Amino acid sequence: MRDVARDAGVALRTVSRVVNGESNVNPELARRVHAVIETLGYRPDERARQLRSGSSGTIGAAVRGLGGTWLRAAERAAREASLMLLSASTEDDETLYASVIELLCRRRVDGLIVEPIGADTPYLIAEVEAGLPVVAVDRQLRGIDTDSVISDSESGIRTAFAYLSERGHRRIGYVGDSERISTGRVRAETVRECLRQAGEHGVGDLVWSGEVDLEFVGSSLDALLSNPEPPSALITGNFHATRHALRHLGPAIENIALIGFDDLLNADLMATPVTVVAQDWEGIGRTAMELLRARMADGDAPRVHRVLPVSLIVRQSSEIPARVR
Amino acid sequence: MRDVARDAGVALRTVSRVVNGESNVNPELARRVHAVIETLGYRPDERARQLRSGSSGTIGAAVRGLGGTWLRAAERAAREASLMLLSASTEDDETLYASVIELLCRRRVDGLIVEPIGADTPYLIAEVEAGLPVVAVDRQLRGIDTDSVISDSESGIRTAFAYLSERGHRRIGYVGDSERISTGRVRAETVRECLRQAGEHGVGDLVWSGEVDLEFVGSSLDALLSNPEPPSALITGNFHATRHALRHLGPAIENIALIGFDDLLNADLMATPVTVVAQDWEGIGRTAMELLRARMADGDAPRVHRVLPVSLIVRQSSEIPARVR
DNA sequence: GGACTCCTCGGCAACGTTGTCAAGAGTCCC
DNA sequence: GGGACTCTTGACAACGTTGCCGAGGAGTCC
Repeated sequence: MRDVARDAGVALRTVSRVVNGESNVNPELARRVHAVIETLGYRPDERARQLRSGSSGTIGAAVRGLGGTWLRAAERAAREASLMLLSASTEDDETLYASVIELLCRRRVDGLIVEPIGADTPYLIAEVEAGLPVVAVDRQLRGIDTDSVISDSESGIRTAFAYLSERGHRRIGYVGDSERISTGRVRAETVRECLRQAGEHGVGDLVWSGEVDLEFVGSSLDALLSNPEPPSALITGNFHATRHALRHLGPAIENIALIGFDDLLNADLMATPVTVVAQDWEGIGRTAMELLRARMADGDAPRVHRVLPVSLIVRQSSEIPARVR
Repeated sequence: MRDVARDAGVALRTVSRVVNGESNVNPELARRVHAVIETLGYRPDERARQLRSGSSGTIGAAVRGLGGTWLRAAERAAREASLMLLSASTEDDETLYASVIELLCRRRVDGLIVEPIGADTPYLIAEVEAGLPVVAVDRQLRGIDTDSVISDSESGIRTAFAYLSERGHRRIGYVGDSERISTGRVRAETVRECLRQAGEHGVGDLVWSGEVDLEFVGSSLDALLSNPEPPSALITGNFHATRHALRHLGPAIENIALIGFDDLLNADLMATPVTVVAQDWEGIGRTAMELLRARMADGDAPRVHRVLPVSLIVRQSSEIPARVR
């Protein structure tokens, strides 16, 4: 910048003005400065600019895994607001989660979108209380009330349950996320409630929640199927559970109706196309940015908890009839 | 920081030393400073630190779409090297591509991983010549020779072709990416070469390359199948082409052997599990970071072009026998 | 012609750090 | 006892920008 100023025969401050396209600059001068910039290949240093002017024009995203479905939409929304999205993945690891958040704060992001994992985060809570705009996505943040965007798990589960009930299924099993996590809790609890409302007995034996991996899903399914009154239908609480269930069941999938929570990639091309409760990931990402910008604009506005509708995509796996016993 | 220094009764420089864990500080003093930091909730400003000390500890990634498969591995590798990965998606849009790269440069990333789209990028070329470490991923950068990591398209295609040939297929069709793109060019060209080597005629009618969307793939397939001597086997040049082919063919997939380039998510659960040439995305991401770090360490080292092996994952779609005509 | 306003431009300081250097205290050895 | 060395600490400047203010010139109005 100094070189540009020297070569163009103007003051630093003028170069700054030209670079930022401020209006009150002699066009002739501006032209000259631009020419020198071109020649010298000068590029403004974003860090210095931020340091001086206060805001960073960056928002941070602590996501569970890069390549998350809503991240793309959030990035697009950020771009439209001339913000840059700095994303870092927490890989569902508590230590990493904490360090990622601290790193983002050190970069003085103007706001944070967090996809919480189970852990408590005293540090983040302190930042929120100090005024950092934060939006939680997909799950609630533990220990503090922040703006949030989540899918309507309860109505999703109810819809799936009703769909199966209407087709004669009474014993409906569930395998899903640990109830340590807010969405896992809601989904499992809703299934229990539906079962109880339907007057079903042995509810505890039908609902399995825990760390969703192949082993857990497998053993849960085995337990379900060896039940004296085994379920004729199954709801899986997230897409991992759906995948694992499909894998574990194999051809036996023909004997049980299945509805998965969250859509699967290429679900339509599958051997048994899976009926799912689809979440509006695009909307979630967009809404997250929207809430964040609102919070950035007004830190004292009342907290907003946005619950986005989900939709049932009927394919084939839900069409297995209830066995008459 | 000033407040911390005041409250702890030390100089700014000492706070800095404590924060950075420099060794030659009186432990008693350090303890005091840490206590004040805790109380005041002080967090160092990364931007100022970078500004002062020169390097940014950040590497930029211009990816075609966020959620890319190699990005995760690259991020992990970056983290292990105490670097932060700042990724921005170009959405395959030339304007966006240019602006993303400029934005990353303005943030003074220490290096750049680029997943090139077709466009020329004079600006990026200038940066590279000025010494910015850059690694191209998945495709070569046009107009300049940079380090790169790509899959071994040629051997992947040859393997697929040989696999089909051995099973009696002679007329083998191909649908894939535009030959404007380096990988698209190599894949299409290799198929042509294989066909010619096999003494096949009408090669031009068997190989279709262009902008891969449902329409292009559909019309290419229609053309292939209405050929007087239609192919009994098909190779698709990327995963979009595979998806679209599956969708377009529907049940007709039973009449043609298929091998796709690049694996599909949930491919194993599909109606006709697809045989694919799988790319080592994890390795690509890791290697990209590795090359970048090497380049960052020594800007004058000779250019490295890493070609990673691919592997054939045989599932079912390739097992359709050649029709005897 | 003087007072006023408007516009353009430049100088200076500051953003929050760390590199550099030097001062002072303590230690060791001759 | 004194010189040389080490160790800890602090003062100052600098990184590359922009906010703020003021100087100077041109234009306008009475």
